[in-house]
Amino acid sequence: MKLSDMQLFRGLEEDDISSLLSCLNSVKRNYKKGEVILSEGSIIENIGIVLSGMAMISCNDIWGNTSILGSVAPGSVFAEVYACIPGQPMLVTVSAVENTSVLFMNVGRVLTTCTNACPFHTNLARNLLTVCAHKSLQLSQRILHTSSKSIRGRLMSYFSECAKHAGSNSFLIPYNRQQLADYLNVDRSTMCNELSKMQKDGMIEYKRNRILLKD
Amino acid sequence: MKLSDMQLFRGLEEDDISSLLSCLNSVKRNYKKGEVILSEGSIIENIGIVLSGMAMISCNDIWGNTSILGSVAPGSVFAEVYACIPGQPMLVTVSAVENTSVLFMNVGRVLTTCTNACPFHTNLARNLLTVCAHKSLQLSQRILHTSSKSIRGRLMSYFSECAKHAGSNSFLIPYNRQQLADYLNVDRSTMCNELSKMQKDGMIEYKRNRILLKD
DNA sequence: AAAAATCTGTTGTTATAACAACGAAAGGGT
DNA sequence: ACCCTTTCGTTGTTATAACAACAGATTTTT
Repeated sequence: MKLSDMQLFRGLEEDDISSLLSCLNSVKRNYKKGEVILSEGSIIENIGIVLSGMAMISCNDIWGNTSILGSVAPGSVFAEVYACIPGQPMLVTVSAVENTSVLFMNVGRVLTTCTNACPFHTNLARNLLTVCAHKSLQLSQRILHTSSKSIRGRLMSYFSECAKHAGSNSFLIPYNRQQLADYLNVDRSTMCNELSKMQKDGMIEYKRNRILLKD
Repeated sequence: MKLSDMQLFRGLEEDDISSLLSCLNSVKRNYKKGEVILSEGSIIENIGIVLSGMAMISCNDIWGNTSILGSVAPGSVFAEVYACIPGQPMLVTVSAVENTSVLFMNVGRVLTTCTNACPFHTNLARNLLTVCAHKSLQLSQRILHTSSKSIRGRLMSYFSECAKHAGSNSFLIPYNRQQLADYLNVDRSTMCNELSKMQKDGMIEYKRNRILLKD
């Protein structure tokens, strides 16, 4: 994926981006499937950009239950909230769900009064705001999807969103069953059970990650 | 509350703020207790700032169940996410929980390339980013508080956060019972019941909105 | 291709949250 | 002080989600 296609770098030329990257001490790192990228409690200064692979944002309670807040696809940013609030320990853990490469960059000097070493800071700050707003929207959505008291309601809320996003009643979901359950905050086996009931009731059809929403 | 004390206007003098307000077509409006300020589905361009009173961000599902995402105290901002993503319909409703006065301002020109009519735009954009990051953090927190499967777990997660914030084991919560239940996504009566069990078990003591967390 | 590991769907049991209904307490207005 | 409204706590019943355990399917490894 080209950097200039990413939301964070919108309006910037490849050359501009290069100078930005060196200006913001960017470094690239690779993570194996399952590896932790940033862990809960740590204090960070860099934002992360997924270049390839897939990352997941989650948290664990004291009983070992996992909740997934969302996933980070290539081109998307994570940890921007913590990078924008210096000293705030992370509430969540970011980990690689498959082999993933990440670009880190220190956006600190974009936040404080700009000594304008680099003329693209303003542009980047504006993009960062957009990115942050989108992330907020995603969190709101995840809250909406878990606001129903029933598993069926949560699934339908999530699937409706997926269908809308895909522009079709048939779509692929980015989660396996356990992850979907952790995203919707329900028990996996109970959710599987509910899925098959919904199929019996003619609401949906599914096979693995492909879902068809019937009306 | 003075405008210059608000996070959004950090680093700006009263005079600067005045010129900003007129530059961004700000208007003040008053709302009675219970009145809707912004409703789900609407497309907006202005951010709102609560000057006095209290607002609440919530959503309703098709069965009439209410979920509360958070509250907005004086000096805090709302709808900034939607103002930053032009055309995005609101997923939530903002309403006044008591008589509330609100300042609206159009931050649109802060987002697009600045024709720099006003030199404080850059500063405002930076503050808006901080505000947006804090809002994101609040949403994450609300997700953490509802990640436990049990009501007791959710209450303890929320109360721990309150105690930490207050710097004391004794604190006031900004919600009544129904609102707290809607924030934690549980049934009110069941939650009341759980509260009294927790008191019996010696975990907490409470009277109305004052909670004492025992260890 | 076989073996191992992971993921998925199913069942039955148990725990617990939702729901409905009501009386008591607190707050607001006249 | 009184009434009226809202909020709060309690109880009992019912619905449903969690949990545990396992077999079949799928993918990965060797």
